[in-house]
Amino acid sequence: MPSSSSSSSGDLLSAARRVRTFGQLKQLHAQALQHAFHGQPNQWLTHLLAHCARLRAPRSYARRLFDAARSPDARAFTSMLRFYSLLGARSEVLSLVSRMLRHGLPPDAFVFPILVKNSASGALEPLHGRVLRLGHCADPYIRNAIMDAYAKRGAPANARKVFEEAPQITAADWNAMVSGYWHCGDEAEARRMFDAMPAKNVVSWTAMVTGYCKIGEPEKARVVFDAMPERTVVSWNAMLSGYAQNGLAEAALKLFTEMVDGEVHPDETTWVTVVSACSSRRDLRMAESLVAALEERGMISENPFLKTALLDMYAKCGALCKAREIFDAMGRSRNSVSWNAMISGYCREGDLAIARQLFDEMPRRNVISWNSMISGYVQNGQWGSALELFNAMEEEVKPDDVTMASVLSACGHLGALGTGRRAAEIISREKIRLGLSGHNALVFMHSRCGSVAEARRVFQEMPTRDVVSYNSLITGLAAHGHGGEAVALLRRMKEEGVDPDRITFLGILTACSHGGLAAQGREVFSAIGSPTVDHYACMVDLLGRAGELDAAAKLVAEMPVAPHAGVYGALLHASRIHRRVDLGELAAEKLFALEPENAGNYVLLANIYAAARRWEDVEKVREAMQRSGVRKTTACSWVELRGEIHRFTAGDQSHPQREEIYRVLQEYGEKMRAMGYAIDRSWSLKEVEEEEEEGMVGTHSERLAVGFVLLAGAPREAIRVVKNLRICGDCHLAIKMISKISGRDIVVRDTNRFHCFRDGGCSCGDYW
DNA sequence: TTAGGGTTAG
Repeated sequence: MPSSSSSSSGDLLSAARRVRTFGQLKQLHAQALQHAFHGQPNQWLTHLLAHCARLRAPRSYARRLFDAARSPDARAFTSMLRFYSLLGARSEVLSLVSRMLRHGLPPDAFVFPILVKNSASGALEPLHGRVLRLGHCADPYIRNAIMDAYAKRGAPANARKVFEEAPQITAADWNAMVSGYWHCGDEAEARRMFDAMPAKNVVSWTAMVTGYCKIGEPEKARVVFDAMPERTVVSWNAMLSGYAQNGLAEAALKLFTEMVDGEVHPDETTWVTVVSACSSRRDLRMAESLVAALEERGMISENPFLKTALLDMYAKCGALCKAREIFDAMGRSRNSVSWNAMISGYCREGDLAIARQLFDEMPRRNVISWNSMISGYVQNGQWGSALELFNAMEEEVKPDDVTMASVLSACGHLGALGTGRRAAEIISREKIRLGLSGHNALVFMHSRCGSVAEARRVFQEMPTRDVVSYNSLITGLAAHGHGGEAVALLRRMKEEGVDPDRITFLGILTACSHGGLAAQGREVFSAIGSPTVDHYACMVDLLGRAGELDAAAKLVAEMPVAPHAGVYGALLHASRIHRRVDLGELAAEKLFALEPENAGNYVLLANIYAAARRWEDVEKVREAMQRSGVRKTTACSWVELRGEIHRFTAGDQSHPQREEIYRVLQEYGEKMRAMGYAIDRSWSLKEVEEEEEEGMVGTHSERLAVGFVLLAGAPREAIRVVKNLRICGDCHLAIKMISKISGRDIVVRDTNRFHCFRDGGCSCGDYW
């Protein structure tokens, strides 16, 4: 730390070398200013500037120093160039080099490497030619920069040529080639180069460790690591981060212990890796002890990497306040990674409003910022918001595979097939390579939207499949009546060595239940090791639908786990279908206690009594419902039309197109009545309004949605030719016709079911 | 001042 009593220029200059933070640099600057720079302003400014890159000073500060120098010399230019190069500010680098030339300062051995690194891809070869003409290829710094640039731009052959034409080959040249080949993903050539090296040094070995980790082969990296004749802290760090990046956090932590036991001193990079490996454990106590260890060693520094890793660790352990403290204290050393870590922390905790506020305030957003926010919405069930944000994203950043996985998931949850298909188009147009989770999301989207054939096709074409892939397809098959195929898929996944999990069995049981496969369902159920309460609920549903109500009731009575509302709900539904008042009463009684706020249970029981013509009991249930103050929850429907999602709410009297919608509905309803169908009251605005005056929910969300679709372009003529009006109910039929005639896919989703209409066909499914 | 290591999204 510079002391204020220092007065001589030499003292202050040597103090600059010890400066560790930007704050200290500014302090030194102020002191020097007090002494009028000891009469040597240029020397001072250049000296201060030289430290800006290392201390990550703000761009404006560095620029001010540079501009204040009366006639910047080569050293000032080089410092400024190095600063811009570190920021990745390529155009500033290039314009500064032009300015140097105008000042009569041609690029030298310091400037050429920076220029090479920042040159545009087309400019590299001419630049290389110039370097050759000037004889600079004898300079190892320049030569290495050129080799590195060629390799990084995917031209390892050019790098090889430079290597072979070098007047004398140093270890650095060999190493540049080894890492160059790794950079191009050429394992074989990197290995050949490494084996051919006359004198390998620790850098060569470390490059091999890193290379194997980068291609996802940490085991091979470990073999190299174990064979190393000597290791530096960088070698350890390479192996540690290799484990961490391949998801082997435990192996990383174990290696860290070995490292400390072997008395290798961890540096800041080590700590960054270890802290991030700890984050994945979500273990706050361990996080705290790690911070204590850091404090004990005096390692809590201003290093933004370490700060961000700590921030992320706290955020992942659920200690958002601590994370925010670090974030706020970081001030201007915050970078996009810290912002992103903070945003995803809030998303993880469901604080979407704060996350969004940060997202909107963030100075420079990258694709990860967008992905964090979009997936935050998806994970919290705000699928519409996720799609809205995705639409806004396209103007700023290109989406990648992670983006598309979230978007497809949102489309699946919403039943938005059209949007999902457009997402699939974007993937192929932009040549986005989907990973496993992206493919899974695509299968999920098609499954949930009822396009089973496409779900099947994507599933077949996937390079690898995991339990999630199978579950997505099985669930889709289950919901759309392909029970037998779902059961066959269970066999296939076992053959492929993928273990089914509880979701798989839920899907299979649902498939059997919906597909009337009671015997197979029983067989599968008995094969589940320890069925959860959800599996029991499915099984009760299966038996109930199959009419085996006594077996269902027996299963409930003998369950080893406490039944939840889903179990009794299944029993109640079955009792309604098969008119079993006794079991219905039993199930309803339990349900009234388990979920007193659920109006549906009262309604079902009332219907069971009504079917048995026990009107007094019906009345009693209605009274009980009123006494307990239960109200039916507000139903919602979504319609996707021409790529837009339109949402409708039951009881919504303020829809802007309400009158027009009901005009169309009434027209349609009258035609249906004329054809002999019993259309209920809610097709005419007058009658809906009467119901609403009596305090009833007259406006049905699904009916509004249908009217909206009709209004949007139903060909009236089609309505008359429809014969079979009762397949799926009045509303379904209306939309089926529109879908058939217009060739459009239309998805209607209400709070309990989704309905997917394609080419005059319709698939319906419960969602869970 | 060149060759090897670091934080964020699913």
